[in-house]
Order: sequence, then C-alpha cells, then structure tokens
Amino acid sequence: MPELPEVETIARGLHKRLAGDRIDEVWIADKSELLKSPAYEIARVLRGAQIERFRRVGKHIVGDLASANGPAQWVIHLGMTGRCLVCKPSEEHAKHTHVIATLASGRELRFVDPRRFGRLEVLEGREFAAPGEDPITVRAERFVQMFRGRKTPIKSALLNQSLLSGIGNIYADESLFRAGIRPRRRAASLTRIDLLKLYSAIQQVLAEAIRAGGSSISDYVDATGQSGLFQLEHRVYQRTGQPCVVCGTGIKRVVLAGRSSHYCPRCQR
DNA sequence: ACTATTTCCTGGATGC
DNA sequence: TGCATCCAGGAAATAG
Repeated sequence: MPELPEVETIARGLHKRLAGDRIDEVWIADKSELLKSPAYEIARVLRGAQIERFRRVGKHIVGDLASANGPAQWVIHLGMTGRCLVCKPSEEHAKHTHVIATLASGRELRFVDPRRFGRLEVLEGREFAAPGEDPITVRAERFVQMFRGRKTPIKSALLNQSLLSGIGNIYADESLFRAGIRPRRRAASLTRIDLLKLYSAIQQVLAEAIRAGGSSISDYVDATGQSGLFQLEHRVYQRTGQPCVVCGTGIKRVVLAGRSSHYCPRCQR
C-alpha cells in the first residue's frame, strides 16, 4: 500500500534512474480502465518527451516532461497495488502490465497494477496539485487549525486527502499511537496540545519511514525492486492481539471508515 | 458543507 | 486438491 513514504521512495528511485532519458514509444493495454486521460492522449503526450524529473506530490508520482508542445506532466497514482518498474525489454512482462514506455536508453518503464486502483493521466498547460497540504511541509499552526470543529474521528480526518495529502492507513495508525490518541476520538475534541503532539508524531513517523525506504506490505517494491524496511518498525499496524511495545497490553483492532484501525487501549486515550 | 457508506478489483489466506 | 468465501484499502461516487 503505497503511502507518502513509499511514493517518496519510488519517486526518488525513478528520478535517479530516469531523469534525462526520453520516451520513444508508448504501449497501452486495450481496455485499460486506469487511465484518467484517454489512451491516445497519454500516448501523444508521452511519445518523444524528455523526462526532466520525477517527484512526489501527495501520494502521486509526477513526471515533469519537456515535449515538443512545451512542458507536460505525467501523473501516476499507484492505488493499492500499482508498481512502476524499470526493466530491460527482454524481461518477461508481469501479469497486469498496463503501460510500457520504451526509453531512448534502451530500457522500459512499465506500469503494472493487478487490482487496478491506480490511475494515470497526462497534463498540459497546468500544474498538478495535491488536493490538500503536504504532511511534511505543512506548518504546525495550519495543521492545528485544519481539524478545528470537525466532528469526524481523527483517524478519518487524517485519511482525508483534501486535508492532508499523503497519509494512509499505516501511517495514520502509527502516528496516532505515537501521539497517544485513539483513532475514534473526534477531531474537534482534541486539544491544541494533542494536535501538536500528533503533528510531531506524523513528522517523526514519516521521516523514519522514508529513511527506511517505506513499508513493504504485500507487493510493494521501489523502482529497483527493493523492499522497504519500515514494516519492522510498525508498533500497532497489523499487530492485533500482540503486546504493545510500550506497556504490553494487547493491540486492539476496530473498523473505522471501512478501514482497520489498530491501537493500544492503554497508551491511547 | 460535512460526514458516512458503498463501490471498484484481484490475489492470498482460510476453512471445509 | 479443490472450491468457496473473506479480506486487504485509496479514493470516487453516492446517500444522508
């Protein structure tokens, strides 16, 4: 499940390997439903485009392109199971390969997504923007203000991408644990101090996770096929019934907004 | 304007 | 071994 740290890792990997390369050809699978832009438009914009850089915006990967028609962007959302793989043309095609960009360097960039929750689009003449604030660069005061008056559980608010763009289920649970806040607490019921604690917990968790190359759950790998290591540092996520690393109490699991939410009933109030 | 719920999708795990 | 069922969840769509 690529969230901010995984997407950051992948975007950095793509940038390192592909910046300066050029897209010569584009193949798109028939009936590919993950395209937000029409297939012909994606092919038209990508073909011949120079890759200037790849970067993360929220949970999206943005490729900045220089094409004959001027600047353009390739925006990739990985959904749950999306992968961007840099391959040799001779490598066997993974099942559920939806897009292949052939590069001037002789390599291929392949987009693979079994569950098809990922999305691809191209933009010309406008800059892609995340719907909410970036959790890493947002200022503490803005963060505090963002939750004022919201009746929704704090966990749901953290998952709302139009508030903060980039936090998903893993990092919401891990941040709430470190801040000592139960996922079901109403956002509006949190004090300024609570929110400041949550703010620094998020900063800390995301920084540590990026340093570890993200969390490898199920089939996440970065652009070089490397797994992340942060799953080893998870204190609550998918640890239902196991002892809390701080107090030994069994970790509980509840469903909130259709998502499993893990917390320590003793450390989190 | 918010909030809550449902839907999409497939592979892996589980149970019989 | 094989088959059915359940579960994972990001975000858009829908309902309240």
